[in-house]
Amino acid sequence: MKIGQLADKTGLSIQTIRFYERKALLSAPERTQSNYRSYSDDALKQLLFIKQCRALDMTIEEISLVLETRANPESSCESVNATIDKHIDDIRQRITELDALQKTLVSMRAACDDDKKIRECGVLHELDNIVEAHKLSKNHEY
Amino acid sequence: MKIGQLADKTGLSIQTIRFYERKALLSAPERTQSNYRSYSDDALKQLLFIKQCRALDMTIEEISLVLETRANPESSCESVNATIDKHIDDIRQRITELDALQKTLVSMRAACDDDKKIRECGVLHELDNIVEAHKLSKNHEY
DNA sequence: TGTAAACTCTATACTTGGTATAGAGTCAAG
DNA sequence: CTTGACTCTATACCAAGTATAGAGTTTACA
Repeated sequence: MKIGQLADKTGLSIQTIRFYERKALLSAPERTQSNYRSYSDDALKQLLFIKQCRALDMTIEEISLVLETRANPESSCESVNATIDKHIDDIRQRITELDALQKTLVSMRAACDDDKKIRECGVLHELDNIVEAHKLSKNHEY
Repeated sequence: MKIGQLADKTGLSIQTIRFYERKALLSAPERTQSNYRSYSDDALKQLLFIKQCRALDMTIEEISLVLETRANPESSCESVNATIDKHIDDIRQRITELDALQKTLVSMRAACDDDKKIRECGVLHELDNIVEAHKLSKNHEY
């Protein structure tokens, strides 16, 4: 199978497939006489696995670790589980951050309706307030 | 004020300040005879404003737009509000995505405890299942 | 006054996960 | 035999910085 077919079957772009090869997520395939990459079904499986991991927002490094561990069936899957645990925690943390951000933005946005002049814009005033607050605290310091 | 002091006062790194200058978020300051950047208090204010926007996860481009709009006090603040609205929506969407991801990961993780061999790892089996499902659907197609 | 530490300058490379391009070679159909 | 579709490598680009080298400047202290 040539790279274009593999791209069609996986839904990944040709460049992405070559990129994964450079990152050693996918081992370099055989080449035809004319130097075209020639893939087996194993490569397809591997790429789908990688795609699934990426859909879970795992980094290339995390995927690399999982693939490496997966390669020897007798080893413990502890590191795979640790990777997933850390990943879950990272996402939990990110959600918390974004929730807080969202609240701030929504309350900021509530301070302005649409047809004001810049001078009167509630949103900009909110942003400036924080700057002013900072300056005041700095004045205390100096 | 030299760049180091400005960095201290804003909590930004020197490189970041120079980076914002290159990106035209911060106008190029006066230079001393020895070519050192020399900043006014306005630059401090501007940087704090930018920092605040970044803390709200706004992109440089978004901040650029807001700063530009802010520069003429008689214009309408509609575009500022539109920027914030879109940003709020982006974040809402990202939170939704991450929530779904989180659920998938947690349920996947529940399929394995820590001291299994790779062969038996529930997490890896979950990941493979999705690959298998894909292959089956492909088999129908061809 | 000398010198060493601390500061600043520019330019460049690196990060992540790809995407996009140029310029060359290859293959299949008409 | 040529046109179009495909592939190859190498390189540059994106965001939002961070890190470095190598040079020049200023400040503190003896």
